Amino acid sequence: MTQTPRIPGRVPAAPPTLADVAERAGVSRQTVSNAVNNPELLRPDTLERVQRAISELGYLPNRAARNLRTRASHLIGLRINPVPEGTANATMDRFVHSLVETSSEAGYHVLLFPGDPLDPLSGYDDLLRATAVDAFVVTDTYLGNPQATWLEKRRAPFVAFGRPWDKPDAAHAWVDVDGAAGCDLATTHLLDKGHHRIAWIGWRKDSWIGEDRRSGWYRAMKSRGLSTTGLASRVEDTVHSGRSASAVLLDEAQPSAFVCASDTLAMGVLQTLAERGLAPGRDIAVVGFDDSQVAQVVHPGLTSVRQPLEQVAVEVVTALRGLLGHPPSPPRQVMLTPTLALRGSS
Amino acid sequence: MTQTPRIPGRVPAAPPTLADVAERAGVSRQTVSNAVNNPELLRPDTLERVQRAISELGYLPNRAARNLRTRASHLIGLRINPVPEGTANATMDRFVHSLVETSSEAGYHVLLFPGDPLDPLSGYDDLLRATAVDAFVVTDTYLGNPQATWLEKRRAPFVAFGRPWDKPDAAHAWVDVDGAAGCDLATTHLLDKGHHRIAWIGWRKDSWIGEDRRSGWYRAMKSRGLSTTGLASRVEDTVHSGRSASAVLLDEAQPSAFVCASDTLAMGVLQTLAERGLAPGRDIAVVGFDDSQVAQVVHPGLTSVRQPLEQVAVEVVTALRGLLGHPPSPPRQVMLTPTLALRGSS
DNA sequence: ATGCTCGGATGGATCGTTCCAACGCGGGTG
DNA sequence: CACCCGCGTTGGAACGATCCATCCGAGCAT
Repeated sequence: MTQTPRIPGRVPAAPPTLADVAERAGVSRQTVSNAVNNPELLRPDTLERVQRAISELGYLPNRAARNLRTRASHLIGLRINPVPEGTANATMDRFVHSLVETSSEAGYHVLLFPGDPLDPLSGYDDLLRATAVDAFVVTDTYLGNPQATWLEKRRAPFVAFGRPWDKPDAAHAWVDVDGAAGCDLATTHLLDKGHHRIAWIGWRKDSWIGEDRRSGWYRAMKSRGLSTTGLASRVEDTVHSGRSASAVLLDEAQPSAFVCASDTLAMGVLQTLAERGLAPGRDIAVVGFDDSQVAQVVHPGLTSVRQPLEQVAVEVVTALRGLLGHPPSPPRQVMLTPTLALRGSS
Repeated sequence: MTQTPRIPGRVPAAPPTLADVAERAGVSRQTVSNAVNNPELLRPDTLERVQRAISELGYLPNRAARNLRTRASHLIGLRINPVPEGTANATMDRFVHSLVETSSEAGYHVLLFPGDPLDPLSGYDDLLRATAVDAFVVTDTYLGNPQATWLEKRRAPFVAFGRPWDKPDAAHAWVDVDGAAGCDLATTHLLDKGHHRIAWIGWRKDSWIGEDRRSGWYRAMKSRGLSTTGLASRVEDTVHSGRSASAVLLDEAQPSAFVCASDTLAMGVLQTLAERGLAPGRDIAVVGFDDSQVAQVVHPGLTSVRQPLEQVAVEVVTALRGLLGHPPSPPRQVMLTPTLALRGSS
């Protein structure tokens, strides 16, 4: 009498349960469960019989029941924040794609939830208390990250994409891309092309990421013994800012190349060049950051530092598996190096 | 003895259950459940007592248990497909943001799963059989949609973003944006600006969406009694195609404006103009489609047809609530009208 | 023949919630 | 006064899976 009577033609047809499979295979429920989760415990002939019943019925374990019993949802929570209009950056969207792909290979699905931009913690708490997700991937660590501290205190498993800028020795798991190395790479590329006066256009000083990227430009210049005086500018991340900053720099410092903290700023530089009849790549070289779609389609192509987001996703998922494993492994901290997507602008 | 002994200091702390709340409030479990789901059934004083206990303990119903009992997950499955590099389109990513936002207001979360581009059905079946999601949002209907037919046969609730091109009278729920109206809008805008020879660059004839958008351009031209002969071109959706198509059209048909089926193609047009020293907006007008980030940051700004994705998300969620309601309401079919984001190129 | 071991299979309990039938109780009716 | 009604509340069962202790039987040593 474990089998509920099914009204014929009931819609949608209720999926088969463990008990259905067990009855068909002539074994107990537990044996079916073992066939699914610990096949090595069964005798080969029993296993085969059960597996045939499973595939004949098209059985798949009910997620809710399994989640309830095992206290795991196999879901990873990811908070997505509104994208500002007018910037070129779609890093997060690209990352989401990679993360979905990678985590699905590890048996996890990605659950998206919206966040109130004013409250960095909103959303996390509810999902945690409802045990709706096993872990989080935290992405917005650029302004300090109360989330990380808070999640650590709640002992909730999470991996951050982005290092803990405000406390570099924090013990939680994180994966990040070395922005300084990226800008070093970009600058060195330009130096190798024969440029000596390479300008920097970056973000305001209170941006950790911005300062990190800037340091890469700085150290590449210094490693060749070149002066950086008057060659740097720090502005808002808008096309307009990039445009006016580059105009000023061209007038006052005569650079032959620009390295920018973002493709958005680089687009501003391209506008200034167009205005002055200068050809990007031939007269003046420009390098952006993030390898956005804009960099790919603009003429003549914008050379740009590309974050290895597929790798980031892989590392994030590896870290998650570690945290959720039995026993959990210690938090991993991984730093990846970006590459340079070469195009016509350099 | 319903209360499991909790090892003190156990990590992470197990969240409180219904039974915990019931004990604290001095009522039965069912009463707490009612307080959460049907507050109107309780006497006001009981309700208040229970609610206080709930907030003191920070109780939230366990998702897995609730899902198991109610046979609903409050999750919406969305399959995401790989984005081709080198195109400007991020419509889907923008839509995902809106969908997450809107569905969360309706009490739903979005579950992302990857799809094998070669198999339009992969992924759906597993989630369905595991009762992991309540419904799907299907987005890739541009090449016919076996998913829709298949899901209908499985009697799985779903809403399509994109009309059923291959069978226009299909009965399932869908929401779409009127691409023809968008291109009509764009073309009429150019006509009102005094243009008479307006060229079309679109996709190959086997794209339903492409033909739909083209028809908008065509009907706007015809409504003013203008000839379209020699003014249309159908190519691949790449910058390069847009560039060469526009070059040919300029040489052979002398248009004063271009309407394109995508921002990617429009970028190609802008390249041709730049090559020939023609100023977009002043010498030749260009309009794209999708209001991508590229349109927003390129100089001097690309006028583009903008899909009301926030509205699409709202309609999709409304349709879903209808399908999942008790009793379910009939499938809604909604057509929305895009707007025109005016910028310097026109 | 008896006892012991051990791989393989089993039934019952359990996770935390909601559905269901029933129950106590105060008030109105015959 | 017995009866019934309906509101508010209750305990037990159920959802479908996994964990746990137990059991059965074949193989081997005593």
